[in-house]
Formats: sequence, structure tokens, C-alpha cells
Amino acid sequence: MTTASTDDSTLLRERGLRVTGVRLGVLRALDGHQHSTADDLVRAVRADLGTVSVQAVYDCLHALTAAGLLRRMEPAGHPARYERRVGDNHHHVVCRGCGAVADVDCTVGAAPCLTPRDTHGFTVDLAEVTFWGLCPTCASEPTADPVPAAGPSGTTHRVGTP
Amino acid sequence: MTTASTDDSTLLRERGLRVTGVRLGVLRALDGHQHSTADDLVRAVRADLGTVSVQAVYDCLHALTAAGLLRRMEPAGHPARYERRVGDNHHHVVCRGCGAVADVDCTVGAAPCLTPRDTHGFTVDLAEVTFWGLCPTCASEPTADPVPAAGPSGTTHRVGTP
DNA sequence: GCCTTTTCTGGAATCGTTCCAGTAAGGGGT
DNA sequence: ACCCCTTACTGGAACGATTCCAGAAAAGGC
Repeated sequence: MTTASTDDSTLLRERGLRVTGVRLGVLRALDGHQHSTADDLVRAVRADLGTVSVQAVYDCLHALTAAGLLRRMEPAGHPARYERRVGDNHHHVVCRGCGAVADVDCTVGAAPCLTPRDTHGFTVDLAEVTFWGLCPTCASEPTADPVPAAGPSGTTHRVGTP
Repeated sequence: MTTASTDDSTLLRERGLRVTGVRLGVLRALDGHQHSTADDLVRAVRADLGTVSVQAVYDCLHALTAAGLLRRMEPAGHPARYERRVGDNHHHVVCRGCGAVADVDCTVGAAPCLTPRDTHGFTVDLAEVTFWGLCPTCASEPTADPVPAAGPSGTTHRVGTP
């Protein structure tokens, strides 16, 4: 683990960021558990370092995200999640039941439909794709539906049987 | 406008929903101003009907969304927005500056990259595409950047000059 | 090793949204 | 046309995720 920490230290310094316990802790926690929420990370870092304030973690997440070391994603109706995979073309599947997130690699390199035709004068710099569905665990549940299924409604791109 | 209201009444009844002032007011407000937030709608309906509680509007939005008369979209870092365009394949551009939303029609019918290959066991039913950028107004602003630019960070699909 | 800058602490505040219990209104059945 | 049951609306309090604030502590260039 010392190796990973040392790498992270270098990484932080390279981006002009100070090396602190909280930052190393957050990065280490994300290595073990990708797509963690801020709350997950507070708990993880506390288990690791003893005591950390909520703000320290939020500040840290902002700093790391701004530095390009972390990617932030915020599925509708769920708290934001953070991941270390940055700088590559990948998307996400989000579970409507529990909010779990998994990575989805891009099937095509060029992404034809991700170049919009008419953007109403907007200068577009980023295209984000989110798939919605159910994770294996929630799908196998006895359809007890206490939560009214989060995520967007209405037809966007129906996937599967047409 | 009486025509529109009458149509909306029929629409509501067809879906088994009662016809109420708030519901007609919300639908009418959305006709005039697509992609409104709940707050926008509270104000619009109040200007129209006099007095409405916040809950009435939220309840109404839930009912109409559940009935498939409204589509809800929630851009990361911005309050949810509602629109009447349902049941067609269209996506959205969101302004990082002010959160403004515009519709983007799908360039290709088949949406090749919206059929993920490996979904890690998730049963995917919907693919959502969001473009991020700046609206004409925010783009022409003197780069005074008080708000740290909302929306996802890190590279997803860089659009434009590579 | 000192001193400035940056980060961390703890607590209070914000924002969008939801929960609650009670009142009011829609509309099917007679 | 009326009644009654269901559903919608009111107002206020609560919620969770996140941010703001001012002061204390620590990082690291000199």
C-alpha cells in the first residue's frame, strides 16, 4: 500500500497540490471502492485515519476534481459519486433501485450520435451518456417496490426490445 | 387558450387523472415555457391562478410525470426541470453557467453507441444523453466566473476540436 | 527552523424536495 | 341532483446533500 500512497503523493505534487492525509486517504479509498459517495468516503477515510471532518472531505473532493484527478458524476435523485478513472471515454449504468453505478465502455470510438446537429447556439464541450436500469441485486428482489424508482422518466432512448 | 385547456382536460381524463386548476395551470405554464423548474412553475401558476402551495405543484408534477404527460430531467448541480415533450427520442444541452436547457434532436435514428456491450449484469432500459456547454448568453459574458461552472467534470466525450 | 499560504475543524445555514395531518374539492353511484 | 368516498390541496415542519463561515492547525518554500 505504501507504493500506492507514494504514487499518489507524486501525483498530487505534480498537480501543484499539497500532500495531506485526507487527500491520500480519499484516493486510497477510491482505489478500493470506485464510484463512492462523499458519505462513503467520509466513513472510509475515518476508518483509515481516525477522525476527519465532513468539510475536509468535500474540500478535498473539490480540489482533486478541479485538478483532474477525480471525476464527479451525479445521477438524478442520488448523491454525487466520485471515481478515479479520468481522461478516457467511458459512461455509466445507474441502478434505479439502489443508485449503484458501474462503468460502461464506449462501444464505438467515434460516437456518431454524440455530435449534435442543432444545439440552439450552445457551445457544447462535453457529451455525457447515462444508462438506467437495475443492478443484479435489485433486479432479483421480490418486486417489493418501496422506492418509486429514481432516475429520469419518459422515453429518451428505449433500450432493448422495441 | 380555451382550446388548449380543453385538450389538456381531455388528456388528463384519458390518463385517469382528475382535472384540477393546478394541473391545467402547470400544463399551460409548460406550454409557454418549456424546461421550467418546480420553482418557475410555482410562480407561473400563482401568477395564473392566484394562490397555490408548493406541495400542490410538486404533487401535481409527480402525478403528471407518473402518468407520462411530463418528462423530468435533473441536470447535475441544478434543480429538476420539466417538459411536455414525451415519447420521442430527444436529448438535452445544459448550460454550465445558468443551467438553461434546450432540446437536441437525435442525429441518428438507431443510436448505435446507445447499446452498451458490457453492462456488468445490469438490466438497462433507458439511455440518457446530456450535452454540456454554454448558452449564447453565458458564452458572451466577460468571463467573470463567479460560479465554478456546474456539471460533470473530467473527460467523458470531448466534443469539438480534439 | 520560521512564516505565509493553504487546509482542516465544528457548527450553522442553504437549497430543493418530501413528509405530515388536516381541510377542501372532484366525480362516480344512486 | 345529491351524497359519499376518494383524491387533491394547504401550511408547516423535516429532511439529506452540500456549502458557508471563522478560527485553529499543518504543509512546505525560503
